[in-house]
Amino acid sequence: MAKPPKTRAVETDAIASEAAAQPSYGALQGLLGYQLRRAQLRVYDDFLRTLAQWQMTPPRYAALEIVAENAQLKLTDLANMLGIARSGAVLLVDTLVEMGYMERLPSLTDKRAFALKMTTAGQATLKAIRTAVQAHEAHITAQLSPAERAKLLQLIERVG
Amino acid sequence: MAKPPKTRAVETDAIASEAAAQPSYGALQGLLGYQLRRAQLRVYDDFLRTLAQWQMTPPRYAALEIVAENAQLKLTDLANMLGIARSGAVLLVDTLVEMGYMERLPSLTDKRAFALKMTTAGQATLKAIRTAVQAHEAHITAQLSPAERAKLLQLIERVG
DNA sequence: TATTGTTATACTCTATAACTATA
DNA sequence: TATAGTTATAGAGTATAACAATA
Repeated sequence: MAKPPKTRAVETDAIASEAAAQPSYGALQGLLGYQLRRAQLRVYDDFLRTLAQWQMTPPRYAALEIVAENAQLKLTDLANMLGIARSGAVLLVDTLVEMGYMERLPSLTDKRAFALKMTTAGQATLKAIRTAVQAHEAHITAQLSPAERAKLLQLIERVG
Repeated sequence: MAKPPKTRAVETDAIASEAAAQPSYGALQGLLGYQLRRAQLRVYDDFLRTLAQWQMTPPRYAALEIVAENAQLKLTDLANMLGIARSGAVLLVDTLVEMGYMERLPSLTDKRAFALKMTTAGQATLKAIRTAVQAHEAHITAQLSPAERAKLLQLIERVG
């Protein structure tokens, strides 16, 4: 599908997995912020593993869904929806264009702007990616009942 | 307390906050991974804001709690408990030593290793920081009842 | 031989700021 | 004057890999 941007290889010296004798995390255990962060790292890892064959990362995937969902989206709109700076959105879109997922079409109403659009191939691949994302979601919620998953989703949206 | 390492200033061009006409996040809305990520960003922001006067970040705070909790902790143990590489732990400890929170004492049992220890001033400051962290927790859970907060914590730990 | 802390180096992500071409 | 996209640059975070001292 195109030039594969990097995701990172895991090698030798890296992260070990054993800890101290009887290590204690003290006050951290009961902190929502801390547990949220640890969970996010676990989830991120599983996402990368599950979607490795598409070189997909969470921000890339979010950008694809947003562009697929919103016709005539400007790059600045995408940046705002993702909560990142425009300069970052440029790089993200560059990558996704290189990968063949989307393209920059001239905006119908503003000669300064582009209208972001999924390519035909990108739309097709997104379908496969969505299946993988569902598998990913299944992995990370494997220890939760459907009701618990729904409850969790509802509670998380009220955090922050 | 010491040389203040950077956290970052927010200036002009940065992130805008408006979005497209009637923007849709499509499939993202229902994804636990996505909502977890968004929540984590909100929480991270509030943490930085609430603990700005101590130049504290979540990883720095986690390191402080872990060192305060575990006597004779080696740098390698800290790295493992934080889930980062040893080289990263060196930089983190460098920062916290510069800030006057902790010190590297010779290990009693291994001439290669250090025993990380909170300084007296560090211990005292950590108490104030803990109070601020509790305020931070209160902010981010303001829309949850105590029971809901407990439920959320319990569910999050089962994710991933 | 393996491990501890360190350093050198590199890569990702994201930011600020300045520029250009439009509006 | 303000906005859209871009580019240059920089900083934080974290990784791999190699090294000296010690186990």
